[in-house]
Amino acid sequence: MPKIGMGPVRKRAFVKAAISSIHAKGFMQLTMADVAREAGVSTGLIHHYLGSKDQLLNETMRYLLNELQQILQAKLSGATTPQERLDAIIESNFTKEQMRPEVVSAWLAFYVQAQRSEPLNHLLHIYSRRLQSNLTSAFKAHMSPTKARLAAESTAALIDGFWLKAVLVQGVINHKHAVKVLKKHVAQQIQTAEQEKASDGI
Amino acid sequence: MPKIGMGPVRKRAFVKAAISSIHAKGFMQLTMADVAREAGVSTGLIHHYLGSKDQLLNETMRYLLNELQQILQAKLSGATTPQERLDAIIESNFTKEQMRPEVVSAWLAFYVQAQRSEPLNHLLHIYSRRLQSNLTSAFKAHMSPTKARLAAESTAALIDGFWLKAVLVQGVINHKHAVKVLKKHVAQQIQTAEQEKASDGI
Amino acid sequence: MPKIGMGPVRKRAFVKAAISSIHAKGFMQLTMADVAREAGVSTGLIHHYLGSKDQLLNETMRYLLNELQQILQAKLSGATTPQERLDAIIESNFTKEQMRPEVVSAWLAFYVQAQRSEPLNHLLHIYSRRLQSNLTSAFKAHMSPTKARLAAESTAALIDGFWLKAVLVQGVINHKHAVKVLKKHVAQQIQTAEQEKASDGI
Amino acid sequence: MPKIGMGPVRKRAFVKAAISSIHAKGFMQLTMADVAREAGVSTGLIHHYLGSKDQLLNETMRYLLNELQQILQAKLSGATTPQERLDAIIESNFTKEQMRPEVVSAWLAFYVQAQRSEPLNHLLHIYSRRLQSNLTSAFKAHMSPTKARLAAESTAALIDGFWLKAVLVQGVINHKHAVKVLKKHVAQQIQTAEQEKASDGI
DNA sequence: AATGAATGAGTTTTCATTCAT
DNA sequence: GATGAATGAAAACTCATTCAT
Repeated sequence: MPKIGMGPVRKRAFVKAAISSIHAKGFMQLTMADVAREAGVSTGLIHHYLGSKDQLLNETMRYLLNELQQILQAKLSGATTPQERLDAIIESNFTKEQMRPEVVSAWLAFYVQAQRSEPLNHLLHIYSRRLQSNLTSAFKAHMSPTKARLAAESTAALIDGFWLKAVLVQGVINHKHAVKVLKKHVAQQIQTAEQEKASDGI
Repeated sequence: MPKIGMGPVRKRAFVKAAISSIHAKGFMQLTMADVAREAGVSTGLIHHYLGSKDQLLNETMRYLLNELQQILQAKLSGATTPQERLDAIIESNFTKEQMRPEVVSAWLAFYVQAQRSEPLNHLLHIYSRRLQSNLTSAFKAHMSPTKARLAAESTAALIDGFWLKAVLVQGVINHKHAVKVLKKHVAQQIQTAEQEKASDGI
Repeated sequence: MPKIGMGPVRKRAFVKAAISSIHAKGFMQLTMADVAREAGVSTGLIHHYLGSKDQLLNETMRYLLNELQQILQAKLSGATTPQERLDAIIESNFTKEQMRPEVVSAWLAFYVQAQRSEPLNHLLHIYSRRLQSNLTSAFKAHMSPTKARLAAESTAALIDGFWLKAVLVQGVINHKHAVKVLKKHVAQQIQTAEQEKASDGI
Repeated sequence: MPKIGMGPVRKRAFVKAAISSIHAKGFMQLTMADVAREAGVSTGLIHHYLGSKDQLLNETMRYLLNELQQILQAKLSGATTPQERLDAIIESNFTKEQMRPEVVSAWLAFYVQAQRSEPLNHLLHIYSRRLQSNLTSAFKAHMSPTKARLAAESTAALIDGFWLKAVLVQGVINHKHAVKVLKKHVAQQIQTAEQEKASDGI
């Protein structure tokens, strides 16, 4: 009997090899041979399991989104107050894993690729909307729905902005600093909202 | 070998064709033949003027950065107060020209490519540092240098974040809204700083 | 290495799967994986029994020729007069089995392949000579050896020609019609020969 | 200025190289590299002009059918009586060019391939119907439409049958002999029909 | 200057065959 | 005997780049 259920194990390995290779060689320069070498298998095997380069890339993005989602869920499950939920969301976007240069490179590559692939684009939209809705619902504990939406929007943009800077400076960025600034931004949003509420109340 | 004579006009045309083609076909899928077709010339001619695909891509990024720089200079030249300077910086990042889907696609492509190309990376760094320094110096009129640096940092990140969202939703974004939120963020930074100053002063 | 034991049953199944697959996917596009899938076994097993793709194809042709031969023998065994022998030969080439689209496709494929394979080519020659000799000996009852050879030749060509038309129109052909026309041709050959014999005799 | 209108010239050359290569290596074993080598160009060039292997094969068949058609037209243009027309049709199928082993191999290959390609299949049908209709109309000068149709059918089948034998024995066949037998068949059809007409008339 | 024909290296993909289990 | 995972050689196809005209 041959080894059973190799499919998922292999796929996972190839996706990880793809992420490493994207970072090592660049997305545009990436070849199936690179991924195969990184995974320590023949080129044929990747096609055997994934079918094509496009498929491999799709799986890789799916993996990245999924991983981020799981980190978020793990952090959220331990949060009870809205404030803790906001912190959890911020932190999950700047974990050590998410800030690994390889992962950052891969994410950026997929932003590019998603523009040309309906399924990838769809996934990114879902993720984006989910982030926005998570943030908004947490902010609502401290301000009106309208303001909460705006606060969520700027917070999401800040997350993306810091992350994009991480791409630019390639790994030199300080996760701790990014998280600190973001938490301060959140606090400021809440504080400002409550000041306005107070002055309205007068 | 190329690059002399009445080249500039041609070069400019090829760069614009490259930007269009990047948007139309995607950066990874871009071929010299695409650019040539878009520009209405033969493939040989682009090589004649630009030398290689890499050179074309370099010129294209240089063009994008230059254009952004010129918009900024134009806006800054009319600004006198620090507040006006901050507004000018924000507005220059969200002009109609900068938000064109083609331009947005091209910028993103270059973020990716810059990771593998020392010259491109260098250009991006210069731009990034210049933005940071422009913002910081304007904020310094309202707060301590340390706080100004932080305010500049978050403002720059917000700019990038909103811009990245524009990539995701491809042109559907509302420049006016982005500008409004950003200006509000700036105002908030200043206001918070002055409140703290006031309370410190007591 | 393969080929011993209870293999024959398996071999037969693989050959039939090959015939089906040739028709379904085309000879050029045929892969071992196709045949394995059609036979409901693993790719390895076919190699185990047949050794190689070439071997499988050889066996398949051998099977086709053998089947045709058996049909002919069965029909001939019931024939006593030369006329009946001629009818038997004709009919055996247009049985329902022989006219099945799968079988027709496979035969044509082997005509092509035989050109490049000495053993296959040899088999086809043997079949061809046997057909010619069967026809000639039957015709000899009605005409001179020389004329019998010519009559046999044109009859054999007609058989092949009708069969080739069956390839072209893929199964839409009317076996009954082909048989009728062929029998009429045979009758015409005999009649013409006897007329000439009669007028010679005068 | 570059050489103009190379397209058609090249295409033609590649088609001829394909025919040679099919004969030399076999249809199934044929690679683009073979054709390129035979044509004395790089593999890329064939793709440049033909797009794909399938396209090359399509063009090749189109070429074969076209060539046969032109031979037929040339022969028919010199024929005035029905008898001459019948001779012309027969001869055009057994010219030296048509009986070249390369051409015969290619024709057979296309019979196979046509089964899987709608456009090729369509072309073969057209050719087949045209042959049938040419024969029928010539026979009509000597017999009833119904009988003419049957005579045409058997004549067409004989043509194909002799041609198929040429495949089998690879070039050893005697065109002259085939033509003689076919002409005799035609004469016999006419003669038989007129005998029957005569005996009906009594 | 300008063309586009031609090249050839490089990439994806396919598939017969082998082999550990 | 049987599987299907794995290989690797070979094939199709792509494309930046060169070059004769």
